[in-house]
Amino acid sequence: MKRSVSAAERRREILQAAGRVFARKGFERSTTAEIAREAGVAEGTIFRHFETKQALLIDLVASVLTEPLTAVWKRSENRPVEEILRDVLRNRLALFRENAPLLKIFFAEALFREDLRDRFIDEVVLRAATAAEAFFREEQARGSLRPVNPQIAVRCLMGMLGIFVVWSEFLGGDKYLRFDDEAVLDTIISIYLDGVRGRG
Amino acid sequence: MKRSVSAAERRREILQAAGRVFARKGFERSTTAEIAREAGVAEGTIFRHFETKQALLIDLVASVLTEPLTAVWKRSENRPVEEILRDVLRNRLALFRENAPLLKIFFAEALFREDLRDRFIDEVVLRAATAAEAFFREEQARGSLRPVNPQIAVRCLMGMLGIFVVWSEFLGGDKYLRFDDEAVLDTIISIYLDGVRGRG
Amino acid sequence: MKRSVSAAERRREILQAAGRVFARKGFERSTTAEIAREAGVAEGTIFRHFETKQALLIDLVASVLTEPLTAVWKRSENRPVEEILRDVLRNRLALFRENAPLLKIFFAEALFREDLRDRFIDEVVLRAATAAEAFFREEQARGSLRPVNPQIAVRCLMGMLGIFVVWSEFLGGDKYLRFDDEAVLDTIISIYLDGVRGRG
Amino acid sequence: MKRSVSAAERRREILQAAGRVFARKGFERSTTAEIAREAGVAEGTIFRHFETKQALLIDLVASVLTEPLTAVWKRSENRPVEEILRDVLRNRLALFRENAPLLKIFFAEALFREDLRDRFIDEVVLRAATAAEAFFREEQARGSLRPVNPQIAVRCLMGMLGIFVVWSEFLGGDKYLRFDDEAVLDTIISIYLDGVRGRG
DNA sequence: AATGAATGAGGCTTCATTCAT
DNA sequence: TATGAATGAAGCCTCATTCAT
Repeated sequence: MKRSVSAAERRREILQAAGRVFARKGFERSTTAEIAREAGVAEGTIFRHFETKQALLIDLVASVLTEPLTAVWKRSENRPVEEILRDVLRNRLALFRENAPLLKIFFAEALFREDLRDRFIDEVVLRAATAAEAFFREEQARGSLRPVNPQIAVRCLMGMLGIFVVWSEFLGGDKYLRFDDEAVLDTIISIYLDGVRGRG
Repeated sequence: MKRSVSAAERRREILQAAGRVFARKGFERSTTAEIAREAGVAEGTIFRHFETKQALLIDLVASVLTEPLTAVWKRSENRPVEEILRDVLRNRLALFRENAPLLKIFFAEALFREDLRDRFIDEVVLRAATAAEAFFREEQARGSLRPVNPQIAVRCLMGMLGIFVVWSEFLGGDKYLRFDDEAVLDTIISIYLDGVRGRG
Repeated sequence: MKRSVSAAERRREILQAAGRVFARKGFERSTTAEIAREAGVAEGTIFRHFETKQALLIDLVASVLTEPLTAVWKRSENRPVEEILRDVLRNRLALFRENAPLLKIFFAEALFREDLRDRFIDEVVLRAATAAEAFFREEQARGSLRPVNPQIAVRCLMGMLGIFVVWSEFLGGDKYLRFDDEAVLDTIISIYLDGVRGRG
Repeated sequence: MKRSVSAAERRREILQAAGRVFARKGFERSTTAEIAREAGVAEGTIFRHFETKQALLIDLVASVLTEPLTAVWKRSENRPVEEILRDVLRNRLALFRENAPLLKIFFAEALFREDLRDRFIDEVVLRAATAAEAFFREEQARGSLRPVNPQIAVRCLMGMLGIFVVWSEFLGGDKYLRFDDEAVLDTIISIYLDGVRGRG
């Protein structure tokens, strides 16, 4: 019998183990037996801390949502847009990478479950997009950004960053081609601000 | 008993039914009973046409791969880069939308299955990226595109387009916010070529 | 569609195919699909000629029973017991070998099915034993055989011969050790009549 | 829910139940549902103790093979061959009867499965025959047994004993004709050593 | 609170049999 | 009469959940 620790501690251990297993296999293919093994507890113990296997998923999803996914888009002290953008993107990228396993689980399940889909859109996508859009509009008013549709423009930026996260964190693409984060950030910012058009 | 049709016809019916169910529920949560119901055949009938439930998935994946996912990037008759880009993107977007249910299934399974992950990367991502990269390099040589890293730049463009497909086709985001395809294309092209920077 | 032949002919073909498959795999593990393939007909055709798969088994069993399993034990013209025995055994051995596949099926199923067990005992074992016992008693009366229990003595002889049939025909033992029929017959007769005791 | 006992205990219960069902119906016709019923456990419980239904069979077969099927053929203190033979046969007969249900299962499956056939021949037939042959040769050298082919002679003896085991244990023949074991042994020994030939 | 054996509903798959062609 | 696609009952096995210890 495993050494008694606080219930909250044990709960956290199980939840993290579930997260690791779900991230490896997906929710349906993960068995409570494997989660128990990964957590180093008996199968029954899981159910002392969580009502159902579903509850593990929901709790994991909730733990993504405690993260400050809303970036701090603010123009402090008249810094150039480029610097602000770089700070935010670097920060977002780090945050995504840290939470990649959980985000992957959330995203993967959101593809097929209405309830999670709604939460994902509301609490991940829209939350992040709305703050960015507000910033974008302000900057447009100020003339530092062109008057393109802010909702679309913000999503374009999210897509540019997102694809690299999906590639390396969700699809394990590093095995094929590994990108350097700083180079990626530089390029994204450069393209996003100035485009790829040459003088040709 | 359902009227006998050609084996190929029945096979196609079952495969399409499976595609619909998988797209709705994901592979694991779909039962062969439901696929049979959707196809209007007895459960056993599925197995006269497909060895296993897995085989349905693999066949569906294969049917994605018969699509010409590699875009035709070519500079015919000195058309401006903007027009070429618009043609390709419009064409890609249409293709993705048509094949969205299958792509979603493929992508969702690729998140957790090594074999499908490899195929997805090889046969969807890299196939599409490689052609675009070649075009990008040529245009750079010609001076019509700036000398940014082509692999990153191409992925940025894929991310910009991809996020809208994921939003509307994978996550059902239209319910929340519907984007007009042409507006999206215009904005993407405008940003990608010239950036969002104003004169502020 | 297979060339039309007489129904009786087609029936015979199917029955023989079933016999071959049953002998290879046993009744339960044989599928009507494989029998059809072996017979070169469509699966449905089997059921035009036989009500059920069981009927194939029953018919095969019946075909064993049309064989003259009862040996002709008769003392013609005062031939020595040794010669009679040799004739009968050689004849039995040949008969068993010819009908080995069917006997194997019959025997194997008799191990687990009451109905076939009864028929096997009645129509194979007892039929063969009874004739032999009668002969044995006659010879005992005549003094050419010792007064041992005829039922047991006859079964001893059956066991001696039977074990070699089981070895080579039922268990494929020839792969390990192949016995020459005439040597076996010589030895059986020699032992059965005179025993193995030396003068040591 | 059935009271929890040690895993080994429950395993044994299930294995024995499986043995009873297999002996009654044969392997293929036995269902895991019936085995569970016979063992008084839920069907799923079987699979906590055995990987597959096949594993039950293999384990049962293995349990036959732990038995000392090789008889101890030894000439202790110049006892007459007759006594040695009687000891061995009586002992073998008892052993076969005790293990008859398992032997029947093993034998029945060996008729149709190459893997079991090989094990049956190697580990039951040859193991028993080889020891007997060695003894036979020694006695021949000593002059107490005649110079007949020992491999054939030993199988003759096995057949004589075997047919009575098959009759009563495999085919339920006692219902028709019941033999007294001692009478059978006496007769077998008498015939095997001295033959049935009278002075007629 | 922890354990892990037991449960049984439900999934995938097989295959004898039916029946429209 | 022959075909072979379709059927669906039934079998094996999985696994989330329960509960006696």
